[in-house]
Amino acid sequence: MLSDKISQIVADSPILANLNPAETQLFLEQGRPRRAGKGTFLFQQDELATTFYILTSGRVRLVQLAPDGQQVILNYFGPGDGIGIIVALSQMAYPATAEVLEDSEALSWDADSTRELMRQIPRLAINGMEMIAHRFARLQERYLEMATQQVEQRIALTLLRLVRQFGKRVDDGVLIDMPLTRQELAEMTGTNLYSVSRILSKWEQAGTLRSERKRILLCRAHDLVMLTQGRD
Amino acid sequence: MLSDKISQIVADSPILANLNPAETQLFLEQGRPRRAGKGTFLFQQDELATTFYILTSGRVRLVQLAPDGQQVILNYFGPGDGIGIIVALSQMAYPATAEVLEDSEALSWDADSTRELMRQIPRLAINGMEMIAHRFARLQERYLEMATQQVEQRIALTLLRLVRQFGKRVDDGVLIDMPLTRQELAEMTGTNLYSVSRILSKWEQAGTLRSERKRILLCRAHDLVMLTQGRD
DNA sequence: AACAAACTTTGCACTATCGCAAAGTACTCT
DNA sequence: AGAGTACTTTGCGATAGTGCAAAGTTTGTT
Repeated sequence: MLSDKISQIVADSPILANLNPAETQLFLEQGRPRRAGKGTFLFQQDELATTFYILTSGRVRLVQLAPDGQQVILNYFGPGDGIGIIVALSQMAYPATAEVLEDSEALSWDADSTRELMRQIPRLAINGMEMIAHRFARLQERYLEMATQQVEQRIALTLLRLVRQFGKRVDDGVLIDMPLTRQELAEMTGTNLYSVSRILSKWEQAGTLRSERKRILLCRAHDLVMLTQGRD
Repeated sequence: MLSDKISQIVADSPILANLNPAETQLFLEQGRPRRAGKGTFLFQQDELATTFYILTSGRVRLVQLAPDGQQVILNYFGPGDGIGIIVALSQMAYPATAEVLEDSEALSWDADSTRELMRQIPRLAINGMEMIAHRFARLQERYLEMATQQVEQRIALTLLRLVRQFGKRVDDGVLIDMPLTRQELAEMTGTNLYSVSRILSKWEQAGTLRSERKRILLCRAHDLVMLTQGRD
């Protein structure tokens, strides 16, 4: 039996939107709880995708490794987010690795039983498609960014996205409420830690943000918005 | 009534994999034929996505426009390919424009009736998810490329992909069987026509390929593979 | 045949970005 | 407290990629 709290987190996920209580119950029953310690992996790139997860506590990120050893951070996930949903139903390999950043808990579903659930609850398949479509559109947006924008703009756009996802209002601005190194920011924007450091320093000079070790506070997020929109 | 030829093209699409004949028939009946002349658009970026298409003849490409006017070419489609499938079922805007490159024909389905079809034929929803998952993984792969590879590698990888999709064996190599300008190749790789021209010239010098106006013939595709894998 | 339009090439100067090196700073562990 | 590790900053030289300009080439049109 799942705790009410966990059930609630999962039930709020868009995967269960518009399901009636019986259907929701049926789906939840199939989910198996799993704990994962910091530094472990929910799954690794190129493994056959058989399972997907909904995170109920903790933090996980999705990382893709290039053949030459460089890596790219695709996403950070928090409670309620689905991980691996897109590929777990498609008899393919995971295209990225899910790295556990702090001790976490998740519910997991395997592909076969989910496929069966979708046959019984068509709405579930439709919800799945909608979720995927949204993620697809967002990825395409970022692809466009990567292809057309310069490093400075890409960093600004990435910070603005992080603020939307992890932003926490504080006295003098919005804090990105998660540890985040220059190196990580570089891996999210397709650049290197030196360039990130230089650009953050510049913004700190200008009063746009304040940053300490692993911590970024946006004082004037609007500056970044201007930057991304061309002329100021 | 659809011609046998058109029915066949659509029936071979992965969206109809593993459907029984009655289900296939039901799906095909809902498709409406549409002709689209060269230079027109099946749909435009930011329009509400209500329709998806399966191309039955001709050629279409998907283009994304950045706010600053730059554009990125995401994909080229030929007969049998699905266009807009990903978003048409999700009450969202098309994230890109589908531009008709030569007089084309397609079948179209609207979102509402497709949703209903998926309720009746759960396999259809599952197939849809699988298709989307594959496209998602491929897009993610290209995102990684864009984030980590240099221009030369990106052009090589793009040519290799085009060969897989449109390659035609000829006497002295593999021809990319479609008109393709330096500008277009630049828009597919996130660079500009000058850099593309210089790199193609270099490869022509080296005997890797031969190119004329809008036409590229790979003589030694393996050279490009080596290039993408680091050391030669 | 002549002209226009579309596409391609290349020299050149310039800019953005990279990446090493080295020093500084902040945390962690015993 | 002290040592070690992880993270950050910045100068500097190197390099990749850009984009104008101008000329060349191919194609299509009248």
